[in-house]
Amino acid sequence: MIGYVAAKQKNRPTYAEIAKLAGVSEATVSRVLNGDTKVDSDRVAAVNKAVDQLGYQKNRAAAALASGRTGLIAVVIDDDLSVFQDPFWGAITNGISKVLMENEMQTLLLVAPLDNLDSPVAQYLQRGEVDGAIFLQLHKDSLIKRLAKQNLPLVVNGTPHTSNPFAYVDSDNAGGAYAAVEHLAEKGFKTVGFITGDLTNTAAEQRLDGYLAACKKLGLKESKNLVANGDWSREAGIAGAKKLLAKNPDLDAIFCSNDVMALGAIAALQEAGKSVPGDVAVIGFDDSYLAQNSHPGLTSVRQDIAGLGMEAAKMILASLRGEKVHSEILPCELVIRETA
Amino acid sequence: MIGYVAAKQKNRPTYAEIAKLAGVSEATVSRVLNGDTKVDSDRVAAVNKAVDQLGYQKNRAAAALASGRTGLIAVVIDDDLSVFQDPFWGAITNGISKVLMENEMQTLLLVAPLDNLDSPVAQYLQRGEVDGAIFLQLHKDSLIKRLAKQNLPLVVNGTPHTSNPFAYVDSDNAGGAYAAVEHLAEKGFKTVGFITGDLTNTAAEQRLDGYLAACKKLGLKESKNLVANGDWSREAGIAGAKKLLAKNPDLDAIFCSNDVMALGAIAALQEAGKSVPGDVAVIGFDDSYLAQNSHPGLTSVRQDIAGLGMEAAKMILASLRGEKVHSEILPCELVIRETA
DNA sequence: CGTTTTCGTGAAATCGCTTTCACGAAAATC
DNA sequence: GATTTTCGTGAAAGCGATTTCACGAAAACG
Repeated sequence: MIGYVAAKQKNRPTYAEIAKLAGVSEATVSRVLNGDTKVDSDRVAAVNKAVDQLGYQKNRAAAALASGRTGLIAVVIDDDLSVFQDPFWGAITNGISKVLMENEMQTLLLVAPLDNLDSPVAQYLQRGEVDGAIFLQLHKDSLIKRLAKQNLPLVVNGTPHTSNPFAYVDSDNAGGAYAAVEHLAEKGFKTVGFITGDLTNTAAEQRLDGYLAACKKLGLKESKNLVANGDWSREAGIAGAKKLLAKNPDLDAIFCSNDVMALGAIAALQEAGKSVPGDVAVIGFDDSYLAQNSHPGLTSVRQDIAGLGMEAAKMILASLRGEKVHSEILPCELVIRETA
Repeated sequence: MIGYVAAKQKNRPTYAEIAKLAGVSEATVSRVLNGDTKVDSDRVAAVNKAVDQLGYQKNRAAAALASGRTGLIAVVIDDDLSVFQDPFWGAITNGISKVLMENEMQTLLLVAPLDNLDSPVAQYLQRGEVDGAIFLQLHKDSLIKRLAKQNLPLVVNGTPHTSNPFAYVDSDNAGGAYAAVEHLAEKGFKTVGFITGDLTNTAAEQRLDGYLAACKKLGLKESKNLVANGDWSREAGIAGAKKLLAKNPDLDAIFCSNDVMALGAIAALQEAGKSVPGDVAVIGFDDSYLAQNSHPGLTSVRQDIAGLGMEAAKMILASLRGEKVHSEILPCELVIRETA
């Protein structure tokens, strides 16, 4: 897409006009507009006045060319399949965008397959066309590692498997799971089953850890039979609930790694003649639209998704300022509805 | 956020090097790289070879400054409240991004309140920092009208209330509604109730129109008592179903303007001792996660959301090329599950 | 065959901002 | 009071493309 003609802009003011009107040099205009402290306060005032008067707005392309800073932060989303169907991506991107915009930075959306280290997106990032990048997925992290080595400020969403040279943001999955089980314990449930997510995923791992820790700490029944392996799907929820029921006659609650599985589990329980929460309580994870609109209302663990985005953006900004950034773990909150 | 230092880039090749290596002028390099046809084929080959050899990648900031084209298309989302919680935004943005990227354009995300005509976002758009904009909401269209007057290429998502100077993309809401009612008619249902969305919204209007047209054309019962006014919420679905039941003893199906209300209606029907679809069939609209994960599976009208995004992007590109673009209406598809 | 068009090409001017550098004045040092 | 530092400032040189303009060669014309 090249060769089109840009809509002509009315002749917008430039530094030249501001400089003339304020009676200073263009260099000083630049200093004032970029917050350089070493400018006489009278001159600062004069420049600001001229800027207001002329309704000046900086030309970002020119600034980018001269400074090498684009003012752009890429939000990179690996476009394998259902990406972006999930409201998670929208919510986190929203959080990112909000913080960046407040800081005069812009959000560039990069949705593309990242499998290839030499894909257009990969090249683009390496080329310095953005000042930093936030990765919303990190299946393949070879690209990320490479970019990190090139000193491109980077933040990743989700805990990586191994220690890594980049900072990340994540929800306190273990803590959220713990809180869910704790709620069940407080309500008097003794035999709490758990349906895992896809355990190759660190979030699924952490939720399992939280569940196990809670059972131990709170004196609930502990048993391998109380854990069913799932993969986030409704079918896994159904199968998991059936298995848990079969192996644990005294089962009185099921905690699922996400809402979809929880709804599947509820369906299976009802199919088996169990009432929810009368016979078996159920808790999900994510507090998605599904949980909010299910009937009976699904108790679920809510992540602060927009918060993750905002933190990620703040970390990028700090990184740009040259500060050392450390990873952030955000707390989850249990949203209590009818199923537990 | 100003004053940070950009990660220094290894000295990337420029036109100067390409020109030297290819034995042509920089002007010719530019011509070749921008697809100017009037260049000797030998020279074109020489330039391309040099480009490959040097691994040249264009500096977008420099190009933007010189040409006045930024290569950026803004996706503008009015950030009032729950925006972006809805997977709709993610899906449509994904579609936009895909098409733009294929055309070497980039997607700039602008999430901000648009109430104020002089808000930063509004100014930004007027300033020519993007080559075009796609609006995903158009409550207040005074801004859009103003931008259109300034010849900023523009596409809007959703049918506007009045005729407008800009092109839009939308789903065939009326057609989708018609198809749903037609399906009910084919299955032998005679008395089909309808729960509207918020009728200040054109999509809600069009769905109602489709329902009414289908009832008339297909010989189904027509009555004011068969239409309940809703507002997209679960509560509206519940209230609507109760009202329809009360006023129509022979009611055998309910078509709802969205899935959330459909699920509410189902809950109300079951509460009233009616089985779904045994006693009353139900169809929703959107084919959302809710429909896909509900139990029993909710029959629903699916919009091609990513398609809307792709069309919008194509229209912007056409507009950039100077072509006259016309609005696009995309067909909907009925996804049949268990409730009808 | 002389004259006018058309074509492809390169030199050079921009685009608007940032940043280095040098310089004089003021402040700090001894 | 002489000398060294520090400060604020403006001139000017980029940043890396695009685009106008003029020019010679080739093609078309009469």
